[in-house]
Amino acid sequence: MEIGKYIDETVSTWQEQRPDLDFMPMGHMLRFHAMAEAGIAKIQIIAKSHGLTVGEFDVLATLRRHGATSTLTPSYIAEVAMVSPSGLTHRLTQLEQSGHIIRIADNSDRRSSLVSITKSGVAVADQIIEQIAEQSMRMYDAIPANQLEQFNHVVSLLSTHLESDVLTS
Amino acid sequence: MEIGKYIDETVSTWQEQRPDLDFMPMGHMLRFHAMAEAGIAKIQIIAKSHGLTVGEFDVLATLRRHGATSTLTPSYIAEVAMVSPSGLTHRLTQLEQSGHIIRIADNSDRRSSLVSITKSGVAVADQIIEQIAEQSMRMYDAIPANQLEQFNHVVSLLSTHLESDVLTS
DNA sequence: ATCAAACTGTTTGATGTCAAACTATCTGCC
DNA sequence: GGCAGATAGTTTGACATCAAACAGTTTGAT
Repeated sequence: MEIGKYIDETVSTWQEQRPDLDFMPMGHMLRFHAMAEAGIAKIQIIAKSHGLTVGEFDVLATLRRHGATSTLTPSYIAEVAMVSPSGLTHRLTQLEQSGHIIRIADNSDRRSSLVSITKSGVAVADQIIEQIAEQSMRMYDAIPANQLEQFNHVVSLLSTHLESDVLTS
Repeated sequence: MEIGKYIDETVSTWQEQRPDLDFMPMGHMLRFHAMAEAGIAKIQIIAKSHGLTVGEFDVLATLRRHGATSTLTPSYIAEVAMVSPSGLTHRLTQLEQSGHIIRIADNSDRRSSLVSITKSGVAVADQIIEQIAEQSMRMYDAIPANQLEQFNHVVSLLSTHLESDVLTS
């Protein structure tokens, strides 16, 4: 699979057809997208080998990184994992069936409930995040050490800028 | 929406829980993903204002950038647009109903067919790509001009590297 | 104290996608 | 020339997701 080649070709054919426009920034976005997709594809493989979808891992990871015995509400998880309430219900149901979380009734507010990560949930989340951290480190093999800091800086700039840009458009 | 804040928090809470791992590269990937998603969200808005989904635009754009009167086979479109045959069938059906493409029987191979972009298809694709090119240019507002070239270079390196990495894992 | 409005999580219905099965057609080998 | 296998596109079935409708609960204003 030569994704980079497809991107180059997309940009160059567009540039041919519409020489009045500049497709370089679009090319950058396409590359960001391709890189992110490639990363997700890897996470998908890792998660699948532990019986989880990426979405389910996302929820489990949210719980895990809040502590090895963390208990959160579905609302909070939905917010920080940026998933719809309905999507979250489904993920929680799956995770509960796998034994990685349990749902506990909240006696102080009976509309609400609490989601608690189990020992097996912690174990699986830890194994997966270890593999992800290890895999993603390899990304830096491509970047000369003396350019890493500046790259980091530019990515931060971009990400902040795009965020505000999204808001205002 | 402070996506960047969510990413910072994700990385820092993980770092707290697992100080033995390095989450910086994962943070970069999360940022790439967030930037790409933000870009797609914008394209979605633009495409929707012309009555298309992003996937439909993707197909229409593939036709358009091959020429204003281009005629391609579904197989070819599916390959370069990286969509499954079944997904493509659906998109083509939608685009045909909107009058942006027509399906023509291929007399030399009756299994196959040809997809041709119509005048309205060209018009819509051009309008959308103009808006995308204009919007994406704003991305560069965030990058100091003297750093743009090096950034470009690093992104190319990364994208090439990740591609080969995906292959070999 | 009551009741309207807000909130929490689930259910329902629709969408877009893919993998796999399927139909029709073509190609190449014998 | 005929048949096995490859190929092109569609159909089917499953899945993950979201928006909107929903039911139960809490809050706050009067």
